[in-house]
Amino acid sequence: MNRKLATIQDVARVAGVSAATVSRTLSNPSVVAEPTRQAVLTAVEQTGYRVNRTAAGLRRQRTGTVIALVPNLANPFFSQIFAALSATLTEANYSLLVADTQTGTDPDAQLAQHLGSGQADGLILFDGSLSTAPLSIPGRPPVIAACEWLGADIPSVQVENALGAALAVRHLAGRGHRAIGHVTGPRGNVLAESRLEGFRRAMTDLGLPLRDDWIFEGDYSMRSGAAVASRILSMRDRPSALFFSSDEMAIGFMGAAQKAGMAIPADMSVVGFDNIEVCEHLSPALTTIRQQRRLIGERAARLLLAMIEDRSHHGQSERIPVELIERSSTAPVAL
Amino acid sequence: MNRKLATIQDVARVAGVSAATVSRTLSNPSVVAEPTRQAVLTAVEQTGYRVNRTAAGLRRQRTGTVIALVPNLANPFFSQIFAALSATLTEANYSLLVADTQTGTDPDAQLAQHLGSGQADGLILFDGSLSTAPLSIPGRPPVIAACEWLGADIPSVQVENALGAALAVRHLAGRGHRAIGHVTGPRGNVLAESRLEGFRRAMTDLGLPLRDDWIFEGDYSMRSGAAVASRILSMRDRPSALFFSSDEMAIGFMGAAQKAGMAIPADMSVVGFDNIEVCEHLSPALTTIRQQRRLIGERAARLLLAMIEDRSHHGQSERIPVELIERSSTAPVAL
DNA sequence: CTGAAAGCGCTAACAT
DNA sequence: ATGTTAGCGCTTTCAG
Repeated sequence: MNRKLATIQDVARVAGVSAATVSRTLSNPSVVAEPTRQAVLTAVEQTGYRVNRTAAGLRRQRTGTVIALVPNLANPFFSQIFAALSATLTEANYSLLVADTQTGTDPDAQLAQHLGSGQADGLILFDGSLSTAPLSIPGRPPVIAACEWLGADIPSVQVENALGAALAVRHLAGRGHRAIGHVTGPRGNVLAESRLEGFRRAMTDLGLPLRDDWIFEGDYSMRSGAAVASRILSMRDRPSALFFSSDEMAIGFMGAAQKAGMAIPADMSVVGFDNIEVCEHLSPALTTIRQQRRLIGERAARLLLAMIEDRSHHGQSERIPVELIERSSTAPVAL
Repeated sequence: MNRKLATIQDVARVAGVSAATVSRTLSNPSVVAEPTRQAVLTAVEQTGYRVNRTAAGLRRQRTGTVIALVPNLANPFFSQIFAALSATLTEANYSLLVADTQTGTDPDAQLAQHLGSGQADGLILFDGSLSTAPLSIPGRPPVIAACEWLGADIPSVQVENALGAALAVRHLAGRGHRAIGHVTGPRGNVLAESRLEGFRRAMTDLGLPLRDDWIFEGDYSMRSGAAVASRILSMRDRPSALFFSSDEMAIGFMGAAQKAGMAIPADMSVVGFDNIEVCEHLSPALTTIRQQRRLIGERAARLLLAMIEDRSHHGQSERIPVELIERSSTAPVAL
């Protein structure tokens, strides 16, 4: 094995052509004569040459890399999204760089850093709480949001969160529930706000009572769902059904509630949000709102790639549909 | 906002110094005079300049990037690992590129591509099934394994899988179980083999019967765990406890078994492996072997960074300890 | 169809 | 302490 990586010059020497011809053979084969092409390909094989992406990137002023900026890499919610992103990007010969806004210093500074360092050809933001500072800057890589986003100023791929909440409410109402509570995500989180808003609106539209003491704040974690269980258990006047802004919270609630002797769905109907894999394997299996995470990843990748291709900061925003998956954690209201 | 990204030349012009001085101010401030330093910093501020990593990388012959190559990005198992990797790498000013060996063409070709394209300063392999082709090539970036690895030829961070299996067996044996079954991961998977081997050895050491018909093959998924449930339910002569090679399979099993009327742990004690977050929120909460995924990520990052720093292909391999977390899915054997 | 030459933006010798 | 210079490896005009 060679000590050093072969350069395009090495290949050129071996093939008896110029570096330019090697480059052309590799990136635009149709313009080189067949015999030359063969000679080059042989030389490439022989030297084990691979294009140095850094050098090519510098010259071309593009990196072949896309950054996904998420609020918390440890959140398994992103696994499937990454898988779809990676698959779609790889297809187009792009690489996926991941970064966590919680890591390091100021999230906004980090964003600026990524935007300005020429490290990527485009950015996908999964963190709705990032600055509203100008993201669409001429000469900088294009940015899209793959989450609820306050300003409608950048292209985005968004899930129908409010609709999902409405589906949950209608499902419960359809089974006779009128006393429906809601467990939100962290205050200020755009996702949480959308779902809460959807919940409120659906309740109002159906003429159901909207009680503030039946709206609990969580933080999407299982632990916070479990915490809601103890609060609920200590209430005299409880709702007969709960809609959670995430499956994790619903799971935490069910675990704690069952441990305390509450029967689900007999004593309490429960609906989650996301349809994470474990939902269908729980006892009882969790009724939830499915959002297609793979689709989010794929669409986000395609949208961004199109923008990169067009050297544009504008693109066609999309909405990802949701649907209710009925399982055994919801039942008709007991009378 | 500027149309173009400011270059080091722009900053130099504004500050009235040379590009070299700007570079020094940013990477080695101690060698520039205070007034100059201030002038440069002001100019940087004013122009919004950020070092172009591609150009710097080309010159320095390092990219400031590390690749994590995993068998399946969609597997949430990697979430926490990525989080720890990212945190540790960010601290050292490195970025994390993720790639999926299942994506695209031949996994081995992909590996070769990443090794040869100068795209990263180092690689972390999470896929034990990759080629045994030479990975340690002078002049190429260093590679480490963060999984069970057949050849002992590259540095690695490995979990004490066999020991974990032994802990599970001893826990069950300690509660009187003699009829203990095991559900493996996919055949050929090094992780699965290690745990199976650990299980076998522990059973033998304790003088417990090792029955082939009590060893089931799964694929780590919840679904495959559920499939084992139906097989078990149809058996006349069942084990009284099952050790699963992953929490997912244990969860799938419990869901399906409970649905079919089997009581856990009364009719069957269950032990998983991993300690994924949901374990503690299940009904019953799952006894499992904890492996510290954050630690895997952190150690792997540190090991690789040290090797990059030293320009070495050798490093101190490490083993990540495991421990048993006792919850409610295991009980003394019924007589 | 192919080669020569310029230069992407930066850093690190080498001078001064 | 600072400036000058020479590339890192590649792609892409521009000539021929």
